[in-house]
Amino acid sequence: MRYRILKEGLEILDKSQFNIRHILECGQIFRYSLEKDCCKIVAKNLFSRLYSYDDRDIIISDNAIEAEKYFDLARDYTLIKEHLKGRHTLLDAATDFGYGIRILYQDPVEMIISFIISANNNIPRIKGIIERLCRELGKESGGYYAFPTLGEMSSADEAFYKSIGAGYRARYLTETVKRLKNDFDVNLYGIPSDEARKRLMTLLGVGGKVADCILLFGYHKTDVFPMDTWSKKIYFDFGFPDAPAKDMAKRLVDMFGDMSGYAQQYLYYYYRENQR
DNA sequence: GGACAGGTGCGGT
DNA sequence: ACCGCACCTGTC
Repeated sequence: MRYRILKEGLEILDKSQFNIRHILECGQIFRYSLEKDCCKIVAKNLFSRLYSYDDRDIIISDNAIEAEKYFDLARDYTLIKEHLKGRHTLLDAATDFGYGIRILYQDPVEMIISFIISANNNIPRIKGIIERLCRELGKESGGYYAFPTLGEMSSADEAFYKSIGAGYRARYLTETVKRLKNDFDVNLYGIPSDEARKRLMTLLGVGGKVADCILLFGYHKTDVFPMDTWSKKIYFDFGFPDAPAKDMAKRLVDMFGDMSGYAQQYLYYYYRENQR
């Protein structure tokens, strides 16, 4: 993909594989604001502002090199879309619709916490809970709050997580923060997805779907297909019979292999935006 | 007022 | 292993 590193950020010169609306609204991220002229994104301790023009996008960030990695700019998404083309009319429509999707390199701990909060929940509320979490525990970093560190999160008790609106997930959060701080190694980058999923699922509040989201968004493991309510509609529209979510995911991963995560993102975005 | 939200844990078979 | 159900909470 064509882009340039600038002093204060990045210049994206290929609108065909970078669309900030697609990237932000395909369900991978919660900490952003999307306005007409400017988008703001917070990732761990990286803050980016993004301006879209007819022929280019400009990313303003305090760390251009980190932003380059974060937005996965080195990857050619035209190859991914080509690879997924011609398999199913729904997927063809989905890749056309969400042509500018990119899967971000997000922080594993932030993903674990965020997706525990996401379970059986809706997006506006998830965003609110996470923002309050960051505001209360995260470091004020000049205009935004960083995602809290494990140390910061472990200083809070279950009552705190209830107070920010986490509901029954408060217990999951306190327990999981404890695990992450004490006996859980979050370095799963070199571990195969199956084994990594098993380990993640030993965390309280992490089931199959949440584990797959963590693997995809936190570790960029693309041989997973997170089965949420939309993905289940997708599965049925592919003509498959009802089955446990675990089996649905397996079937789709058998179908798409290493491209599963990408396929899921295009389809999820297409379905949700069109309320199919 | 019940169903629904980017499901999961838990107890009973 | 495989169901079935309860669950915080805001919104439609």
